[in-house]
Amino acid sequence: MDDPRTGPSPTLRDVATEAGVSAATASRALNGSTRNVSAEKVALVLQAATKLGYAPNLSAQAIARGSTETVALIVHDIADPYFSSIAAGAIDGAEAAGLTVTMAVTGRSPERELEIVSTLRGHRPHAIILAGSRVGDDQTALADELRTYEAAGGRVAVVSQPGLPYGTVTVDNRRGAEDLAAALLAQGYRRFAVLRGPGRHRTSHDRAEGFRAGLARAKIDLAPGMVVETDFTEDGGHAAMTDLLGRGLAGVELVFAVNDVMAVGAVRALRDAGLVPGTDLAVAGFDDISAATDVAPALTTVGVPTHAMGRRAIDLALTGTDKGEVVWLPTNVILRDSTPPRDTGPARR
Amino acid sequence: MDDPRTGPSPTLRDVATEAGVSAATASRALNGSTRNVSAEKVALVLQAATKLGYAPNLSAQAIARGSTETVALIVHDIADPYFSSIAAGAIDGAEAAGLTVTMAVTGRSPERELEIVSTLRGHRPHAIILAGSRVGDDQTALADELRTYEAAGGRVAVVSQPGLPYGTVTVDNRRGAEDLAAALLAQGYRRFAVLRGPGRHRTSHDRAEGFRAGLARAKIDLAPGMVVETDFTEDGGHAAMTDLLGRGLAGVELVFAVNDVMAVGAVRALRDAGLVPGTDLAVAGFDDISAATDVAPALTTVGVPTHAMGRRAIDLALTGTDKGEVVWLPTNVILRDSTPPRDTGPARR
DNA sequence: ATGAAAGCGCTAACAT
DNA sequence: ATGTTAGCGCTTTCAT
Repeated sequence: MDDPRTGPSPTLRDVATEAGVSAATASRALNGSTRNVSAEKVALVLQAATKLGYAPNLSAQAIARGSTETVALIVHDIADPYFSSIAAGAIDGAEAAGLTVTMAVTGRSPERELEIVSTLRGHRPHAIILAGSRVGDDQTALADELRTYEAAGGRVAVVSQPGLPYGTVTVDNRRGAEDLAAALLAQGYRRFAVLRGPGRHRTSHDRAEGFRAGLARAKIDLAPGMVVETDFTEDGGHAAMTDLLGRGLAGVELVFAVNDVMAVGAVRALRDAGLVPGTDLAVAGFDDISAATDVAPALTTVGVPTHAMGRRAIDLALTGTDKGEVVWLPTNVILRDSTPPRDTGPARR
Repeated sequence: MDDPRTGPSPTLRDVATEAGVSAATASRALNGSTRNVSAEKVALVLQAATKLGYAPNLSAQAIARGSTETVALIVHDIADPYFSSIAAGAIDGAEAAGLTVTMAVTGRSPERELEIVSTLRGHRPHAIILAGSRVGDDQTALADELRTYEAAGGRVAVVSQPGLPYGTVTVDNRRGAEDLAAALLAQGYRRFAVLRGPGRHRTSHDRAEGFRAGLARAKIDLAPGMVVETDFTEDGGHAAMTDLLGRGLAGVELVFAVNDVMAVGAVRALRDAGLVPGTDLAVAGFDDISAATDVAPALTTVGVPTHAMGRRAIDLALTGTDKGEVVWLPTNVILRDSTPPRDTGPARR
């Protein structure tokens, strides 16, 4: 009937009383400064703490110390594998630094994002990590909010969203697409089409242009009608591919979709049209989501180190010195069965 | 040179001073009790707050009020689509209730889980949500930790982990597999094999046994060698399927893998063996992960409402009265091309 | 080495 | 309607 593990959370004072010492000593025993407290009392305090099931009130610590042990992570959609992988990396990094992660999702709404930054700021986190690529609209309100956070000593890092004046971890989409183009040329492909996303989307733009640039090096260019703008989704890829097929391929051998989900949609469209993906028409994507290896044929794509991006963002925020530092993480071309080597006989010069 | 948005975070006192009122009035103006403060001063305070970029120190609020506005979410692996979807649901639910989510991942380590619960307890969250199915080992330490948390007024809810004495949201794996079996029987299938996970894993067990029970209703049983135990992963599915093929199918028409990733592995194994999945051998899975529709042929499976599970867990924790209440969310059988209807001629009785 | 006391930013009686 | 005052749980001088 005197179970210590009952009632409201035990406080430091409870522990101190239980151990027969002052709160100050208890605090010292539990924290770093074990130095100035006798081994005997340390043992007593520790024992009392476990007996009572004591867990320090982090809010109280935060306010007394003037700093917290948390980092805030903001993503657009945690169910999206791209973001969940970034989140996993960020959480790893945070835990390695002994920090707890608080998280919020924007649902891709800029207003919501702003609101969230404001709320999160109230937690006084060590750092705020913003993950997600903006659609390119006005961000002054967000920038303001972040500025006052930073002015108060907060650290900010951004993942894949160059444009904000903070440490940024990103991937060279342009270069990745260029590399992909080169690899595909080496496989023997010469005639291409591109499925890209809505005009304003920066990532889409960079990838499409990078691909074009890669081809240009081999003096190959994209026929005007062969760049189709569509939704950044699987259905978008399906629709665009269907459209392309309807208009006639005109000799196109390979379709590059600016992301894997669109590519998967394109593959489905091919199959729906009675064609064999890979054989009748090659397909390549970008991102290397896990579905890329699940589809048949497995999808040639460009790997993006999402986990590493999350982790680096934490590092950048925590240790970063250079405000506007941009870390470019390398992508890697992954050739799979959706773009088999093409026999270009000696006839082709 | 006197930019207010500079230096350390402005405090309530700063706002009060700026507005020419007392801290108490500022507090009242900013919070609910707008009633007892003149509209005039409210305006003044609000104005001062925005001018200074004030964001209340949530830690201080928490300690003064004796309660926080956060809920803690613990998942095994946020990069796993199953958990990220649950997390998305939980975050939705939390935000609807005006709560911030703190998150930590266990990496499937029971020790880590324990450690995390202990740390998180320090945040004094409204509720702790535990997501993930235990492998069935000793959980007394965890139970202890949770008990003291609950004794202090914390709420606990568990997702898909029946066995802990807290509100639990789960899915009837047994029933889902039974339904699947019935649906497949209706499609005309009669001879089955099962790919299941390691023995102790409860989910795996329930699904395998449910499937067996479903077949038993039609007086069909699983040949002894036709239940293969393997890893709960894609490679596990691949290996088990390959093994099965090596030993001879003995007329088996359909393979049920207890989760989709294993099923995807099985599909790959079939293709590697030169067989056509769906046509030469039907395959069904469980979970309805997004990859299920990406593979070819699209995978017949049992849908699990992960998002809803996360959301319900929050509701349960926040409003739940009944300690040990268990919410069973319905699964749904989804027939796709990997299990085409089978023509069982009239010859078959 | 240890305790007493002040203070972190805020809220909530308690006055007025 | 508003200001004063006393905490909330903890850390950290400052004494001893």
